[in-house]
Amino acid sequence: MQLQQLRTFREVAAQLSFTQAARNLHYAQSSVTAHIKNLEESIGTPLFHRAGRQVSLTEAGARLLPHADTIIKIAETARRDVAASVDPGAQVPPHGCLPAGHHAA
Amino acid sequence: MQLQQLRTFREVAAQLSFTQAARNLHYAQSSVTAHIKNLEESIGTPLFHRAGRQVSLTEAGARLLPHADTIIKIAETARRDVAASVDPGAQVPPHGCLPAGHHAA
DNA sequence: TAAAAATACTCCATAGGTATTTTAT
DNA sequence: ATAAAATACCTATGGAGTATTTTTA
Repeated sequence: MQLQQLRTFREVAAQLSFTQAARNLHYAQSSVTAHIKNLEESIGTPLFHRAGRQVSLTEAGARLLPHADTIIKIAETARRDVAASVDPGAQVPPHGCLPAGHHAA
Repeated sequence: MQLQQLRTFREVAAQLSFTQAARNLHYAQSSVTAHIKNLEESIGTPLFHRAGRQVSLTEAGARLLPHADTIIKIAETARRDVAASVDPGAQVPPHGCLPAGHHAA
């Protein structure tokens, strides 16, 4: 399970289309297929039903989706939060548990 | 930023030792160094102070740590949750499609 | 037939390892 | 001298792309 795979999974679930997800994420369609395939293998169960061109979430996929969404959002938050410790001009709520002024050069 | 890097980061932060983290995670020491290096590059700032053999978190590292922990825990939860939909003990038909609107986020 | 997913394949970036060097204790 | 992190180097894996095939609406 990788963050990138989860992002792709979320987009496919949102679009219910591998091709459209690929366009939105600026991937080749086959790369999206590979992401989902690898994610399914790592998790051990299919995440989408592919009935021809009809794509829908399996129950496993539906269960995964909110978790994927949360993980991705936290990762984004983490990035911003960490950036705030480097970016002097950032308006971040002081999590104030650290001695200031320890920027590594 | 990758889940595996976050797991390594969390272990190094817990041990304050690259070598011990490598042992615990069954990695080579150089792989742990690489994980942290790549994570630092992807995030854009150092996560540890390396004063000789003395390892300590930077402020950025300290900010990242709780997020990393949460992300890893959710990923584990996601795995279990999805597995429950495959497990015969789950109250769901193995072949069943998911009825629309069935899932609560 | 058109549109979309899967597959085959190629290329190359990188993850992980071993061995070595550097550095501070 | 020792212990630990960094670095150099090598290899194998797999990630991403293009092109093609399969499938079905």
